[in-house]
Amino acid sequence: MYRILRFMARPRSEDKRNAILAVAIEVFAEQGVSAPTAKIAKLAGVAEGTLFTYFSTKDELLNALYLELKTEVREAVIASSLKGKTPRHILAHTWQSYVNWGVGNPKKRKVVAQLGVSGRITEANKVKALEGFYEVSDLVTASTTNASLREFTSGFGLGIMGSLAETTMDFMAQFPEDAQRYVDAGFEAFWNVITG
Amino acid sequence: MYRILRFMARPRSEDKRNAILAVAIEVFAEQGVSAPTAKIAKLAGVAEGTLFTYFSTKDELLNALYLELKTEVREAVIASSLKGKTPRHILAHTWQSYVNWGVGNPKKRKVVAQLGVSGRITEANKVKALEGFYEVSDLVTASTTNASLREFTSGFGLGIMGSLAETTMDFMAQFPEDAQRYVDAGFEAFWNVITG
Amino acid sequence: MYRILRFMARPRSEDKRNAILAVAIEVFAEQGVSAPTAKIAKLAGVAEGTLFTYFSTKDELLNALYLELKTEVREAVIASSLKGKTPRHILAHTWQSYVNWGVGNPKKRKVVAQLGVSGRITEANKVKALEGFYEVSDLVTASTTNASLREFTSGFGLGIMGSLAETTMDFMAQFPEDAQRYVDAGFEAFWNVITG
Amino acid sequence: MYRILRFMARPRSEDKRNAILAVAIEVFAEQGVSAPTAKIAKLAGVAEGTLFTYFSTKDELLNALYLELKTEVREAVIASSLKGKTPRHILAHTWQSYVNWGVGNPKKRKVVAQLGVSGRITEANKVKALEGFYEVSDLVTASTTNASLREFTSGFGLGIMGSLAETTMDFMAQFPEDAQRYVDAGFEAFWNVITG
DNA sequence: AATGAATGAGAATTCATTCAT
DNA sequence: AATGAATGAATTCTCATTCAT
Repeated sequence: MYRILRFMARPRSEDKRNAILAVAIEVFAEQGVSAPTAKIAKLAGVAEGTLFTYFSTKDELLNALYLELKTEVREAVIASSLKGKTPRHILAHTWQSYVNWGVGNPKKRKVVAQLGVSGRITEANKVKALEGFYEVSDLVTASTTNASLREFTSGFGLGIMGSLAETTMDFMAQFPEDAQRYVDAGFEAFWNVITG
Repeated sequence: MYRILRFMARPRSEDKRNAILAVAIEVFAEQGVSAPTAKIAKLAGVAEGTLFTYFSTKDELLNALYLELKTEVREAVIASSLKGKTPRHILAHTWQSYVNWGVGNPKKRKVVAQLGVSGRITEANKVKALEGFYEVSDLVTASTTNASLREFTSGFGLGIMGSLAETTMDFMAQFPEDAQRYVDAGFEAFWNVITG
Repeated sequence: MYRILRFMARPRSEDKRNAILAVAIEVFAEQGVSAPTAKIAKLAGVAEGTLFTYFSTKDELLNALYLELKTEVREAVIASSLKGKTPRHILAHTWQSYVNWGVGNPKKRKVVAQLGVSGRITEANKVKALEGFYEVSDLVTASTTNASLREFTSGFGLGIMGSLAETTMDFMAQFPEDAQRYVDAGFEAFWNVITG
Repeated sequence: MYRILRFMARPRSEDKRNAILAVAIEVFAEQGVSAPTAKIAKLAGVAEGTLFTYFSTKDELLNALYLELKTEVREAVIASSLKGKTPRHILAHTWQSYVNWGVGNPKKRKVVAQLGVSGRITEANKVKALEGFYEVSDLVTASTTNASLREFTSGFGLGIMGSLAETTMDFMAQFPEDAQRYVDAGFEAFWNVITG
């Protein structure tokens, strides 16, 4: 093992990879995904070429960033164990976590949205990102008592939850003083949809 | 009048302007708003430079297209006079018109969405576009019986309507055989939100 | 017709195209075909982008240059009508013209050779270039009395002629004071090959 | 001797050097001499940087490869002792060996040719490479009975031999079924040149 | 000596916009 | 107004070479 280590060049730095991703969020939030890789590299403190040792193309960077952010959302949302609570309780908590993440990370939220419509995220990655939310989806399905909604594919309920949450966040950002009231009203709206 | 025309420079052709806008929709739908103006000009049958006599910059084209499309939506939605009908009836009709327009014009829908997040539409234009939907907004406000929702700015209800409609259209496009059922279920969901 | 001309932008300039090709010869002769297009554009007195309105890719420039030079050789070699002369006389004249062109245009000769082995000239263009020399090929075939050689594809004789001429030119360039003696000795050598 | 080894830095490995050269032939044959050193290193099983401990620059690798290949040709050609044979016999054998090597090692042949016109081989190395063929050159000179040719520098005969052999190999590669007939016809052509 | 990450000067395009015709 | 050639800054990616490990 000594011999193995002896000839190892410096390893790829997780720090640099993270710095690039972090800077990419800032830059894309400001300029859109068409922002130049050179700018990202520079602000991340690495050479232009170095960016490409971590992400071999710009599209790869975009896709990695997308997954990273979707994973972060997932973790923010799924994190806490709520065993024993009612479905409504759990969903309310999920909702709260989600919009909290969104209003607390406006740049990240903006960038995920931009990436999603950029046409540069692979279908495989979009599916992969969705997979992280199966638990939430199941919970929505289980909580849906509305007869009409129950007939549809389970994705519909999750889609509705997502779009209502986005709208909620838009208004929270616009009227920060009423943020918590929007959170609650938004969740009630969603709950009315699936149980009304 | 004859004299006036004689000494006027060749007037700009409304046809060319429209051709450019129409082609822009096709091209942006396929390649995103970063598609080159040269391609649009070519497919519209005008010279590269001519495009810039109708829209002095690309951003101006983008903004004009945004307004054009928002106006088209508005007209599709507001069009028919429904005097004497109940608010629910009118809103249901508005909903139906809106999603019909969306699934019937997928490219236009895609392009409006892209323009909306492109960061190249002026705030003024976004506001202007929203103004076209005051009537709908008022109707939503008037129909909102949900106590919690009534406390918020009227835009919230309209926003919820819009985002639910978008989600509905996404699923209609994905499962065309169930399209009408999604329309109805979507509207019920929305109605539940504002009245539930 | 007046109306047609009225709106024509400035036409592509044959001069610019030629300037680019002429400069390309200089630059490629000095630095090889890997020389940057930017350098060619600059020395040709046009913007970097302009080069690409005349040749849409570097490979297209390379191929156009190859054909241009092969055509020039062909014209130098075929030019004069020698009706009524003996085949040997005509071939001797062709030989003389060819090596004259080569030693008189060392850069062009160098560049054709580089292009030929660059791997960037299409097979179609190589064939096209060869077609210009059918007359010479026929003459070689007609003059070949050597029984063994007569059995082969006619291209062999032309190939031998070409390679002997190249060798001749190399030595002419190296020993300019003996140039004409090399020309004559080279042709005798070739004549011996096909008639010996 | 034990002590010597103990304090010597790890000696360069002849194996690695050879692996690099062998891979370089494959890669240059396929992609030209502009192929990246990184690719060569990878396929040779060494690190990118290691290549530069064996060849301090890419040009040095190119030059070393050129000499290596020229030496290999020389050995293929000079190898067998043919004491007591006639000059024609020996030259015929040399010719045969040369074209055999060429058609048997098409990639090496291609690479030598590319290196020769790359502009990256030093004049000194070109001369050095030629020196290996003095014996052949002398033999050609000795066999040249053609009065006109005898007046020239001895290199001319060797040059002619080389270029005729190249042309012969081109046609052998193109028409493999007639390979041996091309060999013989090619040699007769050459013999006619120097004795005709 | 061996490794491969890091570097940054290119390289070939691309494209919104200008301008001569 | 109409045309499309001309412009050149900007962009993504490459690669020989260096250097920390």
